[in-house]
Amino acid sequence: MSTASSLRNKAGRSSPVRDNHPRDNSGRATSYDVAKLARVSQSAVSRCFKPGASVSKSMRARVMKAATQLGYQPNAIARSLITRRSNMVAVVISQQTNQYYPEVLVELSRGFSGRGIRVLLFTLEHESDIDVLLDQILQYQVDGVVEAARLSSSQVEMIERRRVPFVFFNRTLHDRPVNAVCCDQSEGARWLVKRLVGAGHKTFGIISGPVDSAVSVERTQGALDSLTELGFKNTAVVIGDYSYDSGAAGLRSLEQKIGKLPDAVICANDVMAIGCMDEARFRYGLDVPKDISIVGFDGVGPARWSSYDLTTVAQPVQRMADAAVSMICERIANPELPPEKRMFSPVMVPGNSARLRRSVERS
Amino acid sequence: MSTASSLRNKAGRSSPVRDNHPRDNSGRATSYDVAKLARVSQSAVSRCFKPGASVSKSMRARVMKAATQLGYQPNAIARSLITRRSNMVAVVISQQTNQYYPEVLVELSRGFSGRGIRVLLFTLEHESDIDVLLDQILQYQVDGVVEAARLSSSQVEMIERRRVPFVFFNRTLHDRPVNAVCCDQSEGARWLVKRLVGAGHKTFGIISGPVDSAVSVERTQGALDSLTELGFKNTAVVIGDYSYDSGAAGLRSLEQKIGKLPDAVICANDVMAIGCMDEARFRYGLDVPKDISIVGFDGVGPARWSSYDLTTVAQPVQRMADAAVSMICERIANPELPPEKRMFSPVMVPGNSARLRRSVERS
DNA sequence: AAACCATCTGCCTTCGAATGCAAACCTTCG
DNA sequence: CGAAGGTTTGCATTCGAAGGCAGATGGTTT
Repeated sequence: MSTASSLRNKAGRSSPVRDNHPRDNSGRATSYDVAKLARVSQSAVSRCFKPGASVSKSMRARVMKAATQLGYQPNAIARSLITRRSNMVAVVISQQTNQYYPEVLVELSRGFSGRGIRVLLFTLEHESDIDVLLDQILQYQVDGVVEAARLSSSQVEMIERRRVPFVFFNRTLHDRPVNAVCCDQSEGARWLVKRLVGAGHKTFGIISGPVDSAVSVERTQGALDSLTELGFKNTAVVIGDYSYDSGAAGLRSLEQKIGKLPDAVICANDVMAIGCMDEARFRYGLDVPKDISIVGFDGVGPARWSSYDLTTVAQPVQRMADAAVSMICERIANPELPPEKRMFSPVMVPGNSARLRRSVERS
Repeated sequence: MSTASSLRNKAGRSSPVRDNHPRDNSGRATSYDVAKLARVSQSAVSRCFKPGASVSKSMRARVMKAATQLGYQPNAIARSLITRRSNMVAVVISQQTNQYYPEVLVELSRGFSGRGIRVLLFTLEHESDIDVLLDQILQYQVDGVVEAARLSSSQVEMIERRRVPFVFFNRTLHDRPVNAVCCDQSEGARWLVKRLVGAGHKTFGIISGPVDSAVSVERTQGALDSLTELGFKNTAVVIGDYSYDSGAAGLRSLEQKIGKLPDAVICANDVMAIGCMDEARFRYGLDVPKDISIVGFDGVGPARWSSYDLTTVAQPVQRMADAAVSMICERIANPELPPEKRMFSPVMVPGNSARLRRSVERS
């Protein structure tokens, strides 16, 4: 009797009707249901599902049997409320990022789930949506945020005020200390430019990505800076949108702008470089790389296809994702850790879409 | 005084210390904090954040001011607990799906977020992980599940017992009624085969996907059946893994198996078809489609690139994602809706990687 | 047999927001 | 002025699990 009446104090006081209806049956069972069936207290059930709790063998057996019988699974929502840990991290990713690096998301998800954490996905359509999104992210009480999209300084402040660990992926803020995992785009740009110049190219053209893409700006600016350093000023730049078509269109625009085709085209990503190559071959009837050199950035799958064999600089996406995961997890465990920026070097892929100087001494 | 003491009964009875410390400041504020600052009840705060609730203008103004001041955001976890709606749906997706259709995930996310629902991501590495995963999915109390991965009948039963609406994406179960959004792969296969045969091809080879891929089986079997119907028996089949390399390797295997290269190769996806094309061109020195016809399935971006211009059947991914979203949402609103299967026709893309019969009468 | 310790177990409160109910407050009108 | 009606508001309970505390149980020591 003491056991029975102790099940659910409310059941004791309020009308017994509540106690009768067996939770809609088949609907989800709660720890109280399991407790009742196993004739133990709700706390006992809770403890049985907590690894390392103090529970006798016989009790655990009884509870587990009842739990299986009812198909009981602990309610993570209720648990989150009391433990203040949702075991979810938000990943904010743009259509673009996912299109060109579908593995980013998968790697992040893999890394987090290995640590018992799930990814709550926030996809960005328009950059302006981020404000509403941010509120929502915080409402869901995520334990951390991976931000593969732009964020203003004030928005960062908002997250920081809430003490939610977060990491930028492939972007950063320079005016304040934040966690960030990046790939050194300008290092890649320098490598490309140096080898192109070394091979004797004289006129260059650049097809950038969207102006609001941080990565594109770094790549484009890095290339321009390197060119300037080496004496090539006023290099023509046209703006693309990372798509195949815009790579093709970019080549035509460059021809117009310069008055002829450049010797070498530096594209802010591989897909545009591929579009550019196809345009050079099929529309201009050129041989790549004999007649024109075309290089890209990213190291995506198609860059390795025989038809292209692109000269590019690849990002170590998997290692970057791993880094982001562990940075977040460390900061969930210890919120006091200071911000950290981790910069990875790109991997140079010589390929065969550009004439390069044979070898390059260490800069 | 009545207001003050009514804030949180616990504050009244237990030690006043709890009431004093202002919730760690800067940490997240609760509706009680807002209530206290605005000198109203917690219920009032709750109502101010519920659209359509009965609240006077003056109260709403005061509450909103206090909320802004404290940076209050309602706790979605707590809300979910009481409303029994988490506003999250699980999307189970395999590495593979996301690799070849990154837009599936984005489209699903877009569709759901338009209805105030967020995507909780579950990525599959090994198919066997699904058991553990399923438990976890249910623990998170998601309002629905989109399953872009295989699931056994018993696993389906488990979800159904919990009364969680779910939809299969591009797969289905034939032995029980379930919700599913599919693309008619065999219709696509039939179209391809018919036109290839019509154009006079005599020997065929098939490069299938992984044997455990439902989509691959449908495509491969569909092609085999159509071929048999038209009098071509014992078509050679080799097994690939959907990758570029396996498409290339597949062509070599077919040559070995048949003793010569087939007139036409049907690949279970576009990426293998592309690998196969590159192999035919660069290793065998063939002209595609003059010397050999190569076709694929999917209609992914690269299939449209000038270097390939693949003959393929495309899946209307966006429409399929929309369908999945609305099927889930309808069933969240009304769990009694009977299961439904929605089958989309693929879009035929003639391309230029195969010699096809000019036109085809309606079958 | 008493004293002591370790191990289990149950009681009760807690997390933060939603909501049925009733009390309080306004309007309006007879 | 008071009754009737509608509108605001607060009270108290609820969702489901976690965990501090204390009581119960069992075993060991003196």
